[in-house]
Amino acid sequence: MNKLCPRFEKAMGLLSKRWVGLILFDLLEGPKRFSEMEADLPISGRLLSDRLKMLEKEGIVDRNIYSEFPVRIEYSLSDKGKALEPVIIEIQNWAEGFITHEEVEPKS
Amino acid sequence: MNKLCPRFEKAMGLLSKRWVGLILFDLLEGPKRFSEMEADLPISGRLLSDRLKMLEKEGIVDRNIYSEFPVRIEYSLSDKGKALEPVIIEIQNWAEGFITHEEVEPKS
DNA sequence: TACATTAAGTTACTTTTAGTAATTAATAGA
DNA sequence: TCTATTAATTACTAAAAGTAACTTAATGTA
Repeated sequence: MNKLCPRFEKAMGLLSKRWVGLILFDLLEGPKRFSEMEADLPISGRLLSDRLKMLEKEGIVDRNIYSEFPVRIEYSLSDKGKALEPVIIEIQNWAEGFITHEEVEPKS
Repeated sequence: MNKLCPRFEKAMGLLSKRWVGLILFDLLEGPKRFSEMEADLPISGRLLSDRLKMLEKEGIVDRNIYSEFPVRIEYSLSDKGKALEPVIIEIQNWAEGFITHEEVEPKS
């Protein structure tokens, strides 16, 4: 086999971490606050905090503090993060074309 | 926020399962046997077995048995699986453009 | 000064998933 | 029947995720 490309492997390691895809999708709409994201996504504060910290360390997410009352902290995508939009779009395309209704609502 | 699309969420749930991306990448080269994939990828037999079973159930991977000696079992991508190629390609593009050498080889 | 309010986390704990190594199943040929 | 060759599975340990309660920091109000 062609040896696995280390950059690809690294990218996959990031993107296949649980919730990362949904966090990116949410932030592609624009900057968001912690509590907004917590409300948007089915993820707990604990893991959201972990993931944002990781994504910040990876240079994908920026963290901005506004010293208002109460303090406002906004998360947004860096250029590196915005560059992931085509990935998200292709996942959406695939989901629309190949994920059936039954797969999404197993009841009916 | 716009409510999270259930198909997208489902797709993300699949693709963000650990190793799934690398398995898809490997199978995009063509049909492979279990032991080949085990050698190609840094994944144990136990999890490879789990993932292939899951991907088969999801209709992404086909399993073909050839009754030779010794028995040969080949895994390949279904149409639904092949349709994920653009996703993998976009991840590769991003990785090439945004994952730096230092991120991949933290030593030097 | 003290106390309440608000957003943003963190801690302590339980459950689920991943990782590792040894074992088993199936099949065919000697 | 014994051995060789894949393709798994089992039993076990380690890591990650999930949940709920708690803490921090800043500032406004009595």
